[in-house]
Amino acid sequence: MSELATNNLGERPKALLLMGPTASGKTDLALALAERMPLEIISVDSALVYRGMDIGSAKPNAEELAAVPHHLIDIRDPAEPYSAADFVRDAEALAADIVSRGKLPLFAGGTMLYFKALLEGLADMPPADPQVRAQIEALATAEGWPEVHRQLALVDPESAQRIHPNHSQRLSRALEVYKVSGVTMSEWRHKQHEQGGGGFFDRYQLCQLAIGPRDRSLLHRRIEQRYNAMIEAGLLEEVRALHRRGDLHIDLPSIRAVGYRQLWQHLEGQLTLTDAIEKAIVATRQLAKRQLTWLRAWPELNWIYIDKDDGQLLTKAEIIQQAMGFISGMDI
RNA sequence: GCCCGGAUAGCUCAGUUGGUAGAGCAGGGGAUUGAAAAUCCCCGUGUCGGUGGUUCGAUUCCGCCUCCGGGCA
Repeated sequence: MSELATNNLGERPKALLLMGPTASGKTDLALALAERMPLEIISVDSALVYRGMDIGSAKPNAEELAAVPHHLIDIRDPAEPYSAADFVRDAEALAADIVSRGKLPLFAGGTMLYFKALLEGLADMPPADPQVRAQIEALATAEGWPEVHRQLALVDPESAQRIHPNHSQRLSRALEVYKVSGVTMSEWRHKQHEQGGGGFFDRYQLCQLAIGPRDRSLLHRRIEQRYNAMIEAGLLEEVRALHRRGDLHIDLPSIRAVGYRQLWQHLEGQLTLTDAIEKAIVATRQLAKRQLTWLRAWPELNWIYIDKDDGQLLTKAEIIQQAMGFISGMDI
């Protein structure tokens, strides 16, 4: 292996990205790569940030976390929000630090909006404003989301055209940005693009890896097995501990996470345990589907398929070999 | 054994006063700029259990059969 040429002036620092749907084997591959290269792992996962949410988020275990430096895991209490903008800020700082220490950052995870924000940058818009958000929510409750859409169209027709009249979250955010800053979301975005994006893509030499099966049903089987294993490993107790705190609720991003939300509803008496487990598995399949939608349109991806045409699974060694093949192309 | 009720999409069911059928869920496709494991949009042909009969025409009405519930013996 040649030395890391990261600090040379005139040459971009290198970074690895490893993405894939849930239950595709990202964690195992990331750890295996870390045995072969001097790298540190930056988690790209909106659920792994929360402390006390270990089993259901498929967080790497203590030994795995100890074996390789990991970042952006257990950095928030479940009551605290974390956002794509928080992630980009944290990830930028971490990557710069890792590079300055002569190591290679490996971004690994399944939160595709975070990857996109990292690569392309975010506009310099104001952060969420709970009061304005509550105002808009009240308007929507009284008049319906299409009315919010109509109001947005008056001030920011461009955003209104991009956003469906029923799409509460994006509508709310677009109107919020205008109310808070007096500048429309589309203006913020135009400004960002005039200034050249600002993302990782233009400043780092990247190798983007994706891992997953050709055959979706394989992923479905793994998701079901894994969730049942989580239940056996005590996931219900983990959720019960969160529920007992008394300050957490179903509207928090943490508690809404797949596999947690359904058990939460069971603890609130809204679902039987059997139904909650079934719904959690379904929600996880749907998450995987959405992740694959991102990946299908993703530019510059090196795909590692974990199953062959005949359905045979690749061995761990074969997966690592393929990944190393792609990585060697960037001359590390 | 007898009586009653079912049998329609992968699942739960609606419906057709006789002109071959549609919801929810599942599943599939798409979107995605401070909630993203979130949120939103689009996609519904299936021997209408089998078989005979009535009818121009039966998934629908009638007979028989099979299976599944429930009840009575």
